[in-house]
Amino acid sequence: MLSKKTKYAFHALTYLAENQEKGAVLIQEIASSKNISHKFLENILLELKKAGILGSKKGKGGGYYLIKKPEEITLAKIIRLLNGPIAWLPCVSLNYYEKCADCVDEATCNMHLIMCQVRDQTLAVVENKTLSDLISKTTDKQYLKY
Amino acid sequence: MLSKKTKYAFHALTYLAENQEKGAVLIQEIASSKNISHKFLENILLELKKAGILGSKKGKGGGYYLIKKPEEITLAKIIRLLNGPIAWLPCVSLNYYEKCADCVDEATCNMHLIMCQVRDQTLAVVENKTLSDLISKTTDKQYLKY
DNA sequence: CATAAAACCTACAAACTAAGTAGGGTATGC
DNA sequence: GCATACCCTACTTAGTTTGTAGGTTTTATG
Repeated sequence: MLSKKTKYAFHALTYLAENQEKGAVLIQEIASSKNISHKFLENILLELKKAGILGSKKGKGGGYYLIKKPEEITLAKIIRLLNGPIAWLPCVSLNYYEKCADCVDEATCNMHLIMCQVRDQTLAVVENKTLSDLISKTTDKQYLKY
Repeated sequence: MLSKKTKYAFHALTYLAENQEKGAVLIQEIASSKNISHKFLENILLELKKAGILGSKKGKGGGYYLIKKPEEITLAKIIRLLNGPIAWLPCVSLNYYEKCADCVDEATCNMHLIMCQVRDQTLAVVENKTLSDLISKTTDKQYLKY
C-alpha cells in the first residue's frame, strides 16, 4: 500500500499543478487545503525539491512551485522517491536493486521471473501516467476561460 | 515489497509441492531445509492450514501436506493471506476494501482510476500464476523417472 | 496405558519503520 | 533590521513485522 507520505505528496503536487498561475504557494496553504500537518508536509516538499521536482522561494512572498510541466512528472518518480521500490522483491528492483539473501541463482529462480513480470506490468501504468493525469479537468478556473 | 512471512510461505509451499510423495512433512524439516525459524514457520503453516491450503497430522509421524494441487494455488491467494492487500490504495482493493479517508468521490477521483489499472495489471500476473510455476522442473527426482 | 512426538494456541518481546513534532538556522523582501 | 517562510537535524510516538516462550492437545507406538 502507498504510505501517507506518498499520498500527501500527490495531493500537494496536484494542488501546485492546479494553481500554477499563483506562482510560489505557502506550505501552510497546501497543508490546510489538503488537511496535512504543516511540519510533516514541510519534509515532503523539501524532498520533492531536492529531487528537482519543485522549486522554492524563501522569505516573505515565498513558497513552493513546480519547476517541471505536470506532464513531465511521472507517478513512478514520485512513488519511488517517497514510497520506495516499486518491485516486490529487491532482486527485481530497477532502482533499489539488492541481491536476495536466500536466493542462490537469479537466472534459474522461478519467483524472480514472475516478480519481474509484476514489476513490468506495474511500470507500464505508472511510468506512463503523469501529474497531468491527476489534475481535475473541470475546475472553476477552466470554465472562466470561456 | 513482500514481507519475509510471505517469502517463507512460498518457500515452504514449494518444498511441500516438491515433496508431495513424502506425505506429511515435519515443520522442522522445512525450517532447516529453507533456513527459517521453526517457531515462526509454525505460525505461517498454521495460517495456511486455516486458509484451507494445507492439511496437518498431529502426533508421531505427523506434519503438514498440501490438500490442493499446486496448479490450484494461485500466488494471489498466498500474497493476500500473508502480505495483505495487493492494491496500492484501500479504495481499490477487491479483498480489503475501505473507503479512502480524504477522497470525496471515488467515481471522479483520478487517482482511483489509475490505481485500479495498477491493481488489474498486477492481478493479471499473480492470479494466473500458481504454485506449480514455482516448482523447479529439473529436480533429481524427475530425472530418476527415466 | 504410558510415553514421546509433533501440531496447536496464546501471549509476549524485540527490532524496525512510518508518522508526526520541536526548535532553531538561513535567506529574502520590505 | 525585522518579520516571514523555507531549510535542516534530531527526536518522539505509534504501529507493524519478526521472532520467542511456554504450555496444551492429539496421535502413534511399545
